[in-house]
Amino acid sequence: MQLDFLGDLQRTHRCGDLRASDAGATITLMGWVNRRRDHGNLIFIDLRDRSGITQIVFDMERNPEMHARVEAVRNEYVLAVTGKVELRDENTINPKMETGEIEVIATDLKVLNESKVPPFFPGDANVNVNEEVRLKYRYLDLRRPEMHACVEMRHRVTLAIRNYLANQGFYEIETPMMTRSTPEGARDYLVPSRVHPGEFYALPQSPQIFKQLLMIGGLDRYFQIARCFRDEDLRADRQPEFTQIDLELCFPTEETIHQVVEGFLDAAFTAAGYTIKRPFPQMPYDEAIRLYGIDKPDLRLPAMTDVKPAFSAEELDMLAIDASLPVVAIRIPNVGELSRKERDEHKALLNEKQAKVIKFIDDFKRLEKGFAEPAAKVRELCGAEEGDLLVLVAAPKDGITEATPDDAAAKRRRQRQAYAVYTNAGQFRLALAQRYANRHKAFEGKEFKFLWVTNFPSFEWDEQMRQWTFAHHPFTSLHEQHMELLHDGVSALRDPNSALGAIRARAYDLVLNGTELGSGSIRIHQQDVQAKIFEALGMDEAEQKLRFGFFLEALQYGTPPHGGIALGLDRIVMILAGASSLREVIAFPKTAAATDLMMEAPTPVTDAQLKELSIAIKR
RNA sequence: GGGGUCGUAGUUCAGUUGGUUAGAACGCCGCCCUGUCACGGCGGAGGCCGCGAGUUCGAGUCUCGUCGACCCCGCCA
Repeated sequence: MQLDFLGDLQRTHRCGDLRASDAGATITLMGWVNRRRDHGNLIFIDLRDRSGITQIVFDMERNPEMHARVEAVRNEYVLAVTGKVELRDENTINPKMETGEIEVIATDLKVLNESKVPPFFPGDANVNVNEEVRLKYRYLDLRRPEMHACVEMRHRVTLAIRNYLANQGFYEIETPMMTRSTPEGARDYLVPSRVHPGEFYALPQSPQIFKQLLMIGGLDRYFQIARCFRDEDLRADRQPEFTQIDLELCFPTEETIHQVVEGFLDAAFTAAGYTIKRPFPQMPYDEAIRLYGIDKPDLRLPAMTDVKPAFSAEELDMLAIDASLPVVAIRIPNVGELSRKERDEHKALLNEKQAKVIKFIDDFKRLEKGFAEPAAKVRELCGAEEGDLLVLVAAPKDGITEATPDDAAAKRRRQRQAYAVYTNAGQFRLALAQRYANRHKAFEGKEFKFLWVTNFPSFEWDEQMRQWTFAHHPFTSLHEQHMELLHDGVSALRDPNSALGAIRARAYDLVLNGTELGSGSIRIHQQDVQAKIFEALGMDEAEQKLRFGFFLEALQYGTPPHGGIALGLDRIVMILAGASSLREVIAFPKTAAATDLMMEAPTPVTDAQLKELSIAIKR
């Protein structure tokens, strides 16, 4: 169709602006045709922009020329409409629309652009379209008010954080996107260098080393809304590129950093329309494992309880439970009676590995028949109420766990076994919680349970490598009283029961409703300590120099004590939006296979490009 | 790397133990309609059943492979 030019025409209002008080005004709106209702000589157009929708009336009697022009207009055409705001008749007021008390009688119409019939209509109240289609036509998906709301909230949250941190004396500083691999442990995205054939930059997994260097540079307080890249397999809450609120400061204690984070989260949640309680509770890692079987406890449901004291040794023997390991009770409120069939399906919630490590008792009624007294004690210990689901989890007695010498190594081995019981029980707890979510309803609504998890282990056992590795990046401080364990432990790098497992770091995670929002630490600022850590990881001097020489050198020029944290912005916004996937809060997200369905990235490149980069593809 | 769910009209889905010409709703196109706002009425067009093999007289349906989307495990401090 013949299109009109915009010319000098300016809009006077947005489509969601007009109210009864504007009646009589002559206004100009611009936007998309959300929906068209053609009654023959009377045509209604709902015009939509970011702010909302206004009904435009084209009346054959009042303005035949306009009416004729609008007949060819279809959904998603782009219009500029000038007209008069009129109060609607009482019986035509639409209480469902913000602008439902008025309508605009068109006096001039410019068709600024037409539209192909889209694969789905952004104006449909419930767009129930396959995500594949939404991602391919992301620009149409983005026209939906729900998407606008997510994008807007993300903007407001980011802005609030920027303002808060700026007011706290933080500088926003950019760090390079093309850098060298930093030791986060994930796979790097690499960028080939044309001028250095065979060499590659890495995209940052985080700005970790740069922000520490900024502290050495005396910038005192740094933050960045930083894009990070990790080439690992994805999940609903993991994208290959994601955004962190990254910050670092000089001379902090853990408390300083917690306060800054709680402060900007308060600002962010307020900007999104929610209030949160401060200060956030704290829990040492070991306690989190014991009570929740996981390092990111979801506090919306009760903790687990160690109920071994409820049983005598004979009773545990009769139940075929290993008495040397914990017996934990999972309690999920308001689940009510379960059928035999429902209980039978609980087994399927465990994978093969878990089924080997733990056994569970989910028929509490039956337990009460055979073991009335202990069962009553269990109820008491858990604080269980009527209708609560109680499931006991323990290690099966396998006959192998006979009396072992009571030395330190044996003790640590038992600790490792207990850890396995706790963590598998914790996973079972989450699986049950998910399964009965519609009964306990604890996951509905906007309840925000924050938690600082502190004192993380410094080292973790790598089953594949059969040795201890650093649990965080290797710049994390240990607690000073654990430095000696480090000396002892280094010699036992390949012993799963080594003292290294007892060392705790000055590291903390922030958890919200069972989701890890981010983690940080007090860093090592002494060169000799840093070198010792590298050594503990099996790096000799030559390798240290090769990988971190520049950093070890920097540490020798008056490095201040410093520390920081990084929080996942996408995850924060996802939780605020009540979304179940990061893709909902990222304008142009990637699929689970790390592709962009709209841009169709990644793609092969031409042989000429490859040649220039000195790269040959193996086919 | 492994496991699961899914793939049929533009969209969302149905499609019986394998059996004639693959259906519905919404959308689209045409005609009619002056108070709709999920407008309404009448009529119409629209299909490589993801792709490729195989079994069979016959495959949307069964088998194998492959591609893609999503979820989970591993992985991601």
